[in-house]
Amino acid sequence: MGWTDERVELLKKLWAEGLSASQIAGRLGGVTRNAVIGKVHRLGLSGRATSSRSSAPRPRRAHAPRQNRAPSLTFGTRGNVALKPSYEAEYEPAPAPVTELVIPLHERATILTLKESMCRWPIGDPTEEDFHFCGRKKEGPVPYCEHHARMAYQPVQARRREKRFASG
DNA sequence: CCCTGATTCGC
DNA sequence: GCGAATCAGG
Repeated sequence: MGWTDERVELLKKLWAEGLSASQIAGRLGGVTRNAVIGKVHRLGLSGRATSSRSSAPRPRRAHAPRQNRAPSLTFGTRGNVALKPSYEAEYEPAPAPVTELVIPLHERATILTLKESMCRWPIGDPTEEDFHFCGRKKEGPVPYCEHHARMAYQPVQARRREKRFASG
């Protein structure tokens, strides 16, 4: 996948908006953050971040691979499966809260930018363009941030109250 | 450890 | 020109 005019324009735009190289790589797809950074430099767009990097003049190292790498990735884009909260026996589903949070544009996580450490609570309609994941930091085995974990794993007791009835 | 951009250099 | 590997820093 090469750098078409469209791709370069999108790169320029996103870079100007302040997105990180990895974020841009995720949006473009088919490229790594290294590729984005390399392109940015070739385009002469660099010089956005800290400039305190000239402290140590690189001793001219950093080599390139032989020809051995080439991961040769094969993407099988099949369905658009949004992760919905799953529940264990001790829990019952929360009333499917659509979303009460607005994630800043530059923090939104797509399927491409989602990391293992990021909250994968789906936000929006998967068929829509602006569909994204929460993306905030999560902890432990729970796939959500603290906030969304509370929504996903609502204690049974808390929900049972409404089902109670007088029968004896 | 997570991330960021910067740089070199085989291809 | 491209970008993985590597480096240097937060």
